[in-house]
Amino acid sequence: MGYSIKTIAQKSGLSQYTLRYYEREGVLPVVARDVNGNRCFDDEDLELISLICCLKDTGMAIADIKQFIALSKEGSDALSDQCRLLQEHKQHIEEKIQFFQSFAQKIDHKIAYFSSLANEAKAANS
Amino acid sequence: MGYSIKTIAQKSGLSQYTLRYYEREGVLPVVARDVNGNRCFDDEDLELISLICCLKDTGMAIADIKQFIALSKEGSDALSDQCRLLQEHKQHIEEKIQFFQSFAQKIDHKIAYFSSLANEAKAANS
DNA sequence: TTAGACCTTAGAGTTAGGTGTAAGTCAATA
DNA sequence: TATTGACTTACACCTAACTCTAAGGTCTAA
Repeated sequence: MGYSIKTIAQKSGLSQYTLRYYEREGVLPVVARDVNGNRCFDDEDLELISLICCLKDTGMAIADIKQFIALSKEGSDALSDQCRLLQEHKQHIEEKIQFFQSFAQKIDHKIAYFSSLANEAKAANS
Repeated sequence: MGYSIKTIAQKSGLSQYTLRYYEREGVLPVVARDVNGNRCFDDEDLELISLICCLKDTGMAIADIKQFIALSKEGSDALSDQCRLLQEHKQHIEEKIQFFQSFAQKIDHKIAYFSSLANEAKAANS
């Protein structure tokens, strides 16, 4: 009979607050309700939430995710737009990976430099 | 005779507001002043700012950068601590790279899936 | 039949990280 | 000498992304 918000919070790693906030903001499409008005998530929702987390954690702003999700409501006409957005975002991720790799190197150099200073200081003290 | 805040803003890509904010917050060590009380940056400052940007852009929080910078004031005793912090942060960066790579893949799968849906829709329309 | 666990909404509060404004100092220039 | 432009401080304001609170509804087990 679908998942409660508590279950989805556990499965997704998002808090219940965040899930409600996402629905309110249109980051999540409106979630189905049971007879008591309680949210009733299904596996498709869970899959979508996983994609949303993936986009968010790779640096996509909430507002942009919202736009992406809004396209889902327009059906198959919008599929190519959704593809384009994903492709653009993938480009960003790849740039970030490059960037992070070069920064990891830079930090490596710093570590080497700091180590040599630390060793000098040790030698001077002995 | 050193660089003005304007020059450093241009060279670093940070705004003057941000540079002042960083100094205020202790993210930057206190900057030297000229006879008029104006900030007077040198190449060492510029080098440090570049490291700070690198740490920030790879996801280190301002508060943690501040801690790292504070250790600089303790001289050579703190060098090994600074090394350790950098090493830990490099670890984080490498995890992030992994993470981003796996997410890029996931997004690739999504793109393939959305493309196939888009093609189906096109075929159905023709 | 009441206690406890779960859910709901509306709306306020928080945090990080800036960004902008106001009022003033100083030095060079028309 | 008056104005222009760059700088200063103190402090207020802003945005994104949550996070919490209050007040209440519903279900289940003792």
